[in-house]
Amino acid sequence: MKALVLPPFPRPEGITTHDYAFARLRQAIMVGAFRPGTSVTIRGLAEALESSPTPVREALRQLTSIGALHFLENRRIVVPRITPARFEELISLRIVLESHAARRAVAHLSDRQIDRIVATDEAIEAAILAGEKAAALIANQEFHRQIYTANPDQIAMPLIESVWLQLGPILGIAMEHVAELYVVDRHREAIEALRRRDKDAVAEAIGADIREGIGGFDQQAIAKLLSLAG
Amino acid sequence: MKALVLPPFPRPEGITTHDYAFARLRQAIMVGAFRPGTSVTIRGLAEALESSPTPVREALRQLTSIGALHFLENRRIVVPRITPARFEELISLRIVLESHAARRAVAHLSDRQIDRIVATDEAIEAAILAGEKAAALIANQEFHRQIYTANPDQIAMPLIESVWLQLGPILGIAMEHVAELYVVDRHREAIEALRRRDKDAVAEAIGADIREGIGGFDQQAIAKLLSLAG
DNA sequence: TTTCTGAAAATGTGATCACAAAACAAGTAT
DNA sequence: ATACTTGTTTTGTGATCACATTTTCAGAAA
Repeated sequence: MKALVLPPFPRPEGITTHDYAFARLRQAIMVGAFRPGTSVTIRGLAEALESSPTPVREALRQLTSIGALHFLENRRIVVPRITPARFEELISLRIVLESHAARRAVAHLSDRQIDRIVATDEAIEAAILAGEKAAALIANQEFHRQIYTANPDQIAMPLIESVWLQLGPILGIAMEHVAELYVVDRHREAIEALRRRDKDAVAEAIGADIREGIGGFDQQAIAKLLSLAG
Repeated sequence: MKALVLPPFPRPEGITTHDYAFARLRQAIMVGAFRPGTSVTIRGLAEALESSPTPVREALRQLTSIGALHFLENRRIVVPRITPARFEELISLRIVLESHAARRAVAHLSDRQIDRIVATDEAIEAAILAGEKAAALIANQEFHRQIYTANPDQIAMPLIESVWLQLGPILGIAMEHVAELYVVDRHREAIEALRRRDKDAVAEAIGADIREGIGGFDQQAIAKLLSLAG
């Protein structure tokens, strides 16, 4: 049995073992550290996280209920495989959910918050130019999150993150096989629409950003990526 | 400590204790058996379900990750309270998600499946006329589920059910304080649109159904219901 | 009556263990 | 070579227990 390698993740104090395991596994899946079809074991992860089966099993159960993992009938735990149809379904869900969340966040965004969003966008471009794909990916998620969570009563964020998690494994493959990331400048468009407090334009820009970003992979490209993943 | 009463739920054979606990608690929350603000304990539920803390805790963790329960900082487990703003947010999410899911299901529905959906709609009306509110509620959920899950690659259903779960507690209150349910006949409209395979009309009918059904409660009505809930 | 204090009870957490089912490996038969 | 069988190992499951934190509540003090 090969030793499991997880992306590092500092453990905050006062956090329970379960919460730590959940956060770390979730982060790993979100940035594509696991390949589709990979199977994980409770004891294996418990060892990798230097804890025991109980809290790990709880974390895995939570991850399955948000679609990040699948419990098979055999009781095996696997990273879900992605078909081209499922991929298209996930992208269309992202567009619908995130356009909606963005539209409803506009009225709550202060100028100061928009400044912070601009800073995050600059961090994305810096990471891309530096070739740091994982960092760019995380910063990009942060860009979207900052917009949507401006709405204090917002409910959609956990659902959106569920979709992100389900796209995570294919993201990992894409990152390995794409020579370099390119800047999709719909972010600038979204930011300007935010400054104008133009809800429709914000929603449209976010939708286009998704469509032209990860959503821009066509069926062929996805099929190719998936075949590479075995 | 008062004994916990859960709606009955036959236990299928071969199911794990954890799965049974999860399904039963989820069902209870979905049909409004728990009031907002109610707190539950692991040991209490374990006793009610005649099992031990381990599988119950796993079930509770899963329910929290789909928004059906909240782990407070005190580590107390409670049924989330609902504010009018949160309620409105949930309804708008239902509309967006379910219109989308319905639209994308249309192309996959066979005439036979539509017949079954019609039968479910008739069961709803029968339950309403018989005054069986809980049964009407479950049949109504089944009506929606049958439509959305016709799409074999569909991803949205778990997200939609998460929203349903978050609306569950207020549903329970509403059911107690509403003299009788009335038939919102957008279902007929939806069914006819399904027969015509008219995607836009289906999406519109589903959206209107939600808006005029539970979504029809205005802020005042919600505030009143919530005040009744303490 | 109200507020404070401290002991007792309740509760979440996580490690451990026994058990059953599944997966695996190796050897045998066809 | 392939298919089958059997014994071993791995793995998920769930009950139990010890521990730390929180809650509860009775009794004392103001």
